[in-house]
Amino acid sequence: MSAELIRDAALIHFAKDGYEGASLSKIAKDVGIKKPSIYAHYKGKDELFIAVVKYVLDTEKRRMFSYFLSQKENPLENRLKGFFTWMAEENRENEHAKFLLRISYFPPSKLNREVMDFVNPFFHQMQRLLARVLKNQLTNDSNRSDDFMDEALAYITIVDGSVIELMFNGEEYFLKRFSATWPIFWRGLLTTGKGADEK
Amino acid sequence: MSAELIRDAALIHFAKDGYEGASLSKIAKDVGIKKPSIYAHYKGKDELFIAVVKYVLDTEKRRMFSYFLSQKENPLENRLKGFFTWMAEENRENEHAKFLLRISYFPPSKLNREVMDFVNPFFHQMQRLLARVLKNQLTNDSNRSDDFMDEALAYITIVDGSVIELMFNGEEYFLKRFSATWPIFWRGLLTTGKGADEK
DNA sequence: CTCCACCTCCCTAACGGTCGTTAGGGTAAT
DNA sequence: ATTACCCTAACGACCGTTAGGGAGGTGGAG
Repeated sequence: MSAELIRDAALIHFAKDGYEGASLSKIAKDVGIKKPSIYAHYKGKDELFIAVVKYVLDTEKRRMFSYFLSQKENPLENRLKGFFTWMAEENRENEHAKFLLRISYFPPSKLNREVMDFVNPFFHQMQRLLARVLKNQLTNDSNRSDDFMDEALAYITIVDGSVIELMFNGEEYFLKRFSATWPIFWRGLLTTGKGADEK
Repeated sequence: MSAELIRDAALIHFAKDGYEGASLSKIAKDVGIKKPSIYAHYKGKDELFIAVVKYVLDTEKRRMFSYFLSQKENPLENRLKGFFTWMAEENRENEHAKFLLRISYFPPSKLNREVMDFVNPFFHQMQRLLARVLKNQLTNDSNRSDDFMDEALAYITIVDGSVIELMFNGEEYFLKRFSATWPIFWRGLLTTGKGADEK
C-alpha cells in the first residue's frame, strides 16, 4: 500500500538525482509522510534502493518480453524497428528506463556488487531472447548451429547507443540516431550470409 | 600548480561518485591539503566541477582530433576500427571518458543547463569531424552534396553503444560488442549506394 | 458486547555525522 | 608591503537513522 507509494516516489528521485543525490525527506514529502515513517516499511535507504532495483528490473523484463510476444506475427524488421518506438513510449510514460540506465552504468559504489548481480542476468536474458528471435526469423533451418548471439549483441549495441541519446537529448534526437543507424544495420544484417535465406 | 592537482583529483572523484557523491574533504585529502584550502583556488564545489568539465572536454577534444589526424594515411576501415581500440586505451589510462559519460548522461540536475552548453557543442563537433572523414573517404567526387551526417551519426551510435559497455562491464565486453557490431555496420555502410565507389 | 492486548502506521524529537562554506590568522615568497 | 597559499575553528544545513509515543484498527478472551 504505502510501501508501494514510497517505492514509486523513490524511483523518480533515484532516477533524477542518483543514489547519493536523492534524499529521504524529499521522497517522504512526495508521498505525503514524514521521513522517519519510511522506516516502517524499509530498513533504510539501501533496502529501499534495492527494492526499487528489483521492482524496475522485474516489471521492465515482463514488459519487454510481452512486447516481443505481442509482435509474434509481425515481420522481423518491423518487430525490431518497433522496439525503438516502443522504447520511446516507455520512456515517455515512466522513469523506469532512466533509472535502469543510471544504476546500470553508475551504481552507487558501495552497492556496486549487489546491483550488478541483479542487472547482469537481466541483460543476458534480454540478449538470449533477441538471439532466439533472430534465429527463428533469419534462418529456416532450425537445426543450424548458428546461435545469432553476435547479431543480437549488435542489435543491443545500436539500441543502447540510441537509448543513451534518448535519455540525454530526448526523443527527437533518439529518433534521429535510429533512422540514421537502422538502414545501415539492416542492410548489413541481411548480407550476413547467415541471413541470406530470409525473405 | 596546486589548482591543477585539485582539478585532477576532483576529476577522479567526480567520475567515480558523481557530483553529489564526491566530497571536497576526500578530494583535499588526495591532494594532501585540507578542505578549506580548495577555496584558495576555486570559489566552491560548482566552480571546481565546471572547471573539470571544461578541462576534460578540452583535452579530450584535442586528443580525439589528433588521433584522426595521425591516421590520415590509414585506410578508412582501419581508422574507424582503430578508434575503438584507441578508446579502450584511453579508458585504461585515465578517467576522462568515464567522467565525460557520467556528466553527459547524468549531470547534476542543478547544473544541467550549464553542463549541456559545454557538452552539446563538443558532440556536434565530433559528429562533423566524422562526417568530414567519411565524406572524404567514401566518395571521390568532392562536389557531391551528400553530407554523410547520417553515416557519421550511425557510427557514433555504435561507438556509444560499445563505450557504454566499456564503462559498464570493462574492456572484454566492450571488444565483444565491437567485434559483433562492426562487420554488420561496415557491410551496411559499403552498400549505401553513396559509398559504392569506395574500393 | 466489551475489554484489552497487539499490530500497523505515522508522528515529533533528537542523535551523530558529514556536507559545503566562511572567518581569520600564520608563513613564505615576491 | 603585498600576494599566494595553507592552516584551524567553526558555522548552519542537511543527511540517514533511532527512540519513543500516539492513533486506529484487528482479533481473541471474558
